[in-house]
Amino acid sequence: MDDIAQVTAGLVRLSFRVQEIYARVSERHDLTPVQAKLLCVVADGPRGMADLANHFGVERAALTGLVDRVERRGLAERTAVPGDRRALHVAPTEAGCHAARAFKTEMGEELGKLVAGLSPELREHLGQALAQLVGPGDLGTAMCRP
Amino acid sequence: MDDIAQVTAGLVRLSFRVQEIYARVSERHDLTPVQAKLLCVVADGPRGMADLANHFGVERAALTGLVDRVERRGLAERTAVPGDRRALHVAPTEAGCHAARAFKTEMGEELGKLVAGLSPELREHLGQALAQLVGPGDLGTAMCRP
DNA sequence: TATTGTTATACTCTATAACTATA
DNA sequence: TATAGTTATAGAGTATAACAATA
Repeated sequence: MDDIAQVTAGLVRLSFRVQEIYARVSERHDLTPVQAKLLCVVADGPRGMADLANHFGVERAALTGLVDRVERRGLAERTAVPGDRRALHVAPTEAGCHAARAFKTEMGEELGKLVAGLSPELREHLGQALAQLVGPGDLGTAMCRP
Repeated sequence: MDDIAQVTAGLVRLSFRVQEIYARVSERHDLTPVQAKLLCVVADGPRGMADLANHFGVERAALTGLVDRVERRGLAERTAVPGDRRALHVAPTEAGCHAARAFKTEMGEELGKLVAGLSPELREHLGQALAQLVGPGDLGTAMCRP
């Protein structure tokens, strides 16, 4: 097996592993992965429905249901937008902010554990490779990308 | 932002990116991501329902529905197991084998493109880091892990 | 009694199409 | 007319619980 084949296989494995962690941490906070992503986004500032749908790459109708469910669970709420009576903003409640914060913290811890076994040099190299592959950015924003 | 935070953020980004590719390639072959995973597994040899459910980490009842759908689409079929009249094996049809092969090939190509921009040294380092993080293994088996 | 697989039911997530209200 | 959001409907994927047949 050549060099590239080995790397690509590792990428797929790693991706599944990270998604497993994401799902497990979400569940531990009584959230679905999608709800966790949504809360992480709106915790950084209220957003409109169309804006959010675009951000997540889903239809507006799908977002209506998503927001319905987090709202029913008391984690977010729709608020009016001054100056445009059609529009709504989605903002986290106090509980939603808390959940988003806890989720992000725990994701950082779990991923930290994952890379803790790497030598400092290898971790440094990994960081360089990742920066080239997917660009820079902090964990907070990474967590809520599509 | 420290070293580890940067790496963990990159891991999350990368994970989402790979999942996007997985979903896009699946769709291009008229499969859902889960169906693609299932076909990749059974293409390596027929497996029992309970075995598959365990492999994917889902309940047996969920697997019944999954297999119903791929069977309805003519991509796999349930076959009797000689020696145990309770058991069933899931085996790919000719069309299912073809879909699995095409899916794996295209995933390899897409992921190859993703890492093509890295310098040989960095790719080598990335390979080492991935091997330590998630172990070795070829793309075929990586593709159908949980 | 334990295991294999299914059925019934319910929930989340998603898409498409048709709709309302506002700009 | 175009945009923001919703409703209605359908389908995939999942879980739990109860069930059948076989070991």
